[in-house]
Amino acid sequence: MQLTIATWNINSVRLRIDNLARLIAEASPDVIALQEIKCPDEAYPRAAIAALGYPHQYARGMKGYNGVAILSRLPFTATHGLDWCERQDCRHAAVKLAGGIELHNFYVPAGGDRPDPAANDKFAHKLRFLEELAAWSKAERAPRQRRILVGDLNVAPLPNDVWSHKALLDVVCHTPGEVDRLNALQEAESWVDALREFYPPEQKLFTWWSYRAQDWRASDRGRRLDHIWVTPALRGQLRAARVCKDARDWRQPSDHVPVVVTLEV
DNA sequence: ATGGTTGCCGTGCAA
Repeated sequence: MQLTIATWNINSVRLRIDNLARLIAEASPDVIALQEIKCPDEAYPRAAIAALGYPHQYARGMKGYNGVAILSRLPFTATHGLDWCERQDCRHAAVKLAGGIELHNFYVPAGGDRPDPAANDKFAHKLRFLEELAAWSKAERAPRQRRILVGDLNVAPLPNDVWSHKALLDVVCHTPGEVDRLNALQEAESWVDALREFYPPEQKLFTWWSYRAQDWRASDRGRRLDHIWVTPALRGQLRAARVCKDARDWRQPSDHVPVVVTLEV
């Protein structure tokens, strides 16, 4: 069977429930991983999402910030959420899908403005978060394991994952320190970057455009911050991948757009 | 070099 998975930093699930409906209409994902839902569990719109065809939901939210959720048309058999950097800030949710495929949804800290861990606690937190992810992945590694890691990783690792490699070398999300740590995470479990299996690294590819641009499409100063990775056991099962760029022009858009892959499982 | 916008919450903070 085909399994389509979407990941999206929705930047408030309550505000953008209609945009979620539109993603569902246009991409028909079986499973949707959301980041920055920005609501506590008691305010999470469970019934509205069930009505969109996703009765199986696992959400970890908090007031105002962060928060992740996994929505599914198909049942999942287990759920868990881990804490990182000794904080309870709702940046991870995991489920086990049919066939034993594990799906992990992450929201990596953005890291603030200054890329200096000594002067910026938020950047130090981001670096440490990425280090903990690498250690976790290395410990979890197992041969032939079928796992999927998605989310807003808040790092654009390749030169063509940003509008200007040179201009962003000292900008948070593309600094060598962040890229090195993301690469260490990727190597920990030999994760395959599913999007780059379909869009060659020579090609610019972005999933986020700042709200601050006057005309985001014209200036096109984007970054690829949202990722879908699969373990080597699933590489041969990848069938399609795409970035829903048009979502950036939907009414009251998120600054991130959905990323979607289809696997044969 | 600077400022630009958005969401949540409450008139600041994080992104």
